[in-house]
Amino acid sequence: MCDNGEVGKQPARAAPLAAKWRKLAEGRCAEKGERLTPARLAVYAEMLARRRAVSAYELIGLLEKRQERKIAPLTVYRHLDFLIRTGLVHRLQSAQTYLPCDHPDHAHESQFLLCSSCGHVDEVESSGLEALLSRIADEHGFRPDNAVVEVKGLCGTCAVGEQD
Amino acid sequence: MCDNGEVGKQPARAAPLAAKWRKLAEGRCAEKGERLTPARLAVYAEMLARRRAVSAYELIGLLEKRQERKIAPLTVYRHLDFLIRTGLVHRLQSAQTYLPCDHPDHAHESQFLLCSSCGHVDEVESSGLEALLSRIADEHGFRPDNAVVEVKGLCGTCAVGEQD
DNA sequence: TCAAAGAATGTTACAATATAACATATCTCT
DNA sequence: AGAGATATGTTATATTGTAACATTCTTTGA
Repeated sequence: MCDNGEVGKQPARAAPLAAKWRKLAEGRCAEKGERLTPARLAVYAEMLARRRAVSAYELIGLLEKRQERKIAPLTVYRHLDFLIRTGLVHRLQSAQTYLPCDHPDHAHESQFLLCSSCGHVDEVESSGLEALLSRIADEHGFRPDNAVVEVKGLCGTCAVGEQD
Repeated sequence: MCDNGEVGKQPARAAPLAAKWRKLAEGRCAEKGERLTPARLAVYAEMLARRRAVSAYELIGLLEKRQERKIAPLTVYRHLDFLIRTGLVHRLQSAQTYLPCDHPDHAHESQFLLCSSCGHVDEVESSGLEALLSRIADEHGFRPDNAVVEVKGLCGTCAVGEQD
């Protein structure tokens, strides 16, 4: 009984990873012809254990603590590249942080609401917004590839405390 | 006759700055109670001389060449802060570059179309998009402050060469 | 089964982007 | 002129991200 529940073979110690997320990762890899290695899964699991935006170096620290060994930045950046390629993780451009995707069944792009007070990030989807962006691009003779939409402000909880 | 045309007193040598932009800068500073110093104006002029997105360090290089002296990064970052505060310059979050605002008479926020082939950035405005973003935020109980909208893709010119 | 090719990882060094801390200078207002 | 605020200078350092190359692992096909 030295198995920590839901995880299979992973390096040294890894954060527990719910079957839901593991299956999602497996599915995405199958689709894209990518390999789901233990090291990649460990990074993904670590991010899911937090469920908040983390910087790459913060993630390195978390993994080093968990695995009790040094990890080179490049290692984590490569795993992040993989996770972003497969759509499992998003990069928040305006904060230079990374966040596991919260829409397992999404085919669309995502938009983000970033709370500047508590740091919470809400991932939302709006097909209307995507359509409008597409139309705007078209009007300018521009062929869009992907869109970054990040709205900064106060989340509902933090906005309550403020006097407007 | 050692005056280089449109500029008044500015450090050593500065890029020429059309009256239009100088007036814009003066107006913005008056509105916001900011000071328009020669050093700040010189950075703004240098950016306008290019009219394209430049990285902070690229800008440092340009200024050093122009002024024939070393410039500390912090100096330029502070001037960029000022220019962004006053709305004269935008920061492109996804590219970590800076671009002079192309909409002198704007009260709205801006959105950007970034060509991944030639690097051209088109600054556009859509009140419809802003309204929609505002509505989306509202639906999530989120109080928006500002929105980053950056669409990556191919500009009209570059798209022509590509076979779809 | 084994070798070859491709993919992933490890290791070291370094590049690029941005800020901290503190001293000095300059401007504004009285 | 003096006080307070704003801007600039200087040095050092923090943070974020890559390059280059060796090694290991995985898949594939003879």
